[in-house]
Amino acid sequence: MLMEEPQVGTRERLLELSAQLFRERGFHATSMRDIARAAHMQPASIYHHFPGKESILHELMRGFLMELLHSAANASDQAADATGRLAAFMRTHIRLHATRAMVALVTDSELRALKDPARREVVMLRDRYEQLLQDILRQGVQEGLMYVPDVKIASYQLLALGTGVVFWWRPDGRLSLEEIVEQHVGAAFGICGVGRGKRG
Amino acid sequence: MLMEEPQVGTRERLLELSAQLFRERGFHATSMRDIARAAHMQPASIYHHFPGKESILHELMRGFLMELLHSAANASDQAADATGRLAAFMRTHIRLHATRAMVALVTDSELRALKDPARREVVMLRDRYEQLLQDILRQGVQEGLMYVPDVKIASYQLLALGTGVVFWWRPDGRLSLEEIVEQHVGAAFGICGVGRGKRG
DNA sequence: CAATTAACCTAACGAGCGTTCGGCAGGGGG
DNA sequence: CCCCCTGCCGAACGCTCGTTAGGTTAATTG
Repeated sequence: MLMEEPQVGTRERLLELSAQLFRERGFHATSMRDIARAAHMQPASIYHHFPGKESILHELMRGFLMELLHSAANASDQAADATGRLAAFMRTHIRLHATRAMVALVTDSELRALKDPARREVVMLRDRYEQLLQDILRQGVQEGLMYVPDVKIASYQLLALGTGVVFWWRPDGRLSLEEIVEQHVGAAFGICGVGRGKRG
Repeated sequence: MLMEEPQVGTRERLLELSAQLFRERGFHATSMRDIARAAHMQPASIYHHFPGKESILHELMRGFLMELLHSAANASDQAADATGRLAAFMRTHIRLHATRAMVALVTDSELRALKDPARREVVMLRDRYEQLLQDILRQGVQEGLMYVPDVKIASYQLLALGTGVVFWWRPDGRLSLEEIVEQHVGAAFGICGVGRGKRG
């Protein structure tokens, strides 16, 4: 026991490299040999850190969703009203989806590849996240600050909006991340009819 | 020559079944044997209709994108102003994405699986489609009917909004397709600031 | 009726897959 | 000093993959 921690754990490096490869080629098109080659080891060595290929995907998804849940809960707790909470939610959602684009895209697009004990857990986490957003919307409607025909559908629209960023955002793009974040907050307000009054 | 057409061509049936399987499991997780089993034939027989697995995906994507382009061009030509064209664009986009959900999801999520002669063609078709939407937005901004900070980003937002429908829509769901379509037209107007005046 | 062709079959190929087995280096603890 | 545990390795397992070769059938054509 009581070893000093390595600078960056092999396990974490494997997770990061896997996310990169899963994003580029997709889960099923990425082989353990691909991951091993990227990490400069033999395929067999990976099994010292993970019980199998699917568990790498599982870990990636669970980690990202927990991070999302944590950030969203924190951010929207500090806001005064529902529009502030919505803005905070969208801001952390998009920031995390942009800065951790590899894992984000994998989490959003490779659910199919997970089999049922792991899959169920990930779906549950995602549902909790959606619930968080729907609570904000319900509060906003009740307070008369937002106008949405249907809370569930509006939440899908907002998540699609924020998640879509991972497909095209590049750190060296034309606009800064914060500009994009604010444009998406604006779009989210537009969808929810913020500042429109009770009748559209 | 001059054979009577079969009721439904084997080729078309293969395309439809492949789309279904690609959607459920993903392209790389679907084998030729899976497709053959679904079509009640032997794997080798598929090669009488397609030169390979990838060409099935290519055909699916090209077909759907051409349908999308055709519908969008037709629909928005019949509208009077930019807001009408935007509404028409979103309506056909969402209707096609809902009624042809299998192919739509595959088209939107399996681009990675295509190699470069085919991939380039599909990307070109998709770019033409995006261009169509961006033209509408530019026109709307010029006419003072819409307010968007950035046309390109707004188009990404609108496409993410409309494409997201395939992930959750079910024909026997709580709301009818037309209700959902109209809620998305509303959301699109919200994003573009329709009916807001030049200053938000 | 002979020739051709479309549509499908059985069988198999080589390659690559996820995974497992047994072993080897090396450093800290008893 | 020896043991054991961690981290890694080389080699191989059984399996499935996309694809191909070659043959059979039934319908169409000249």
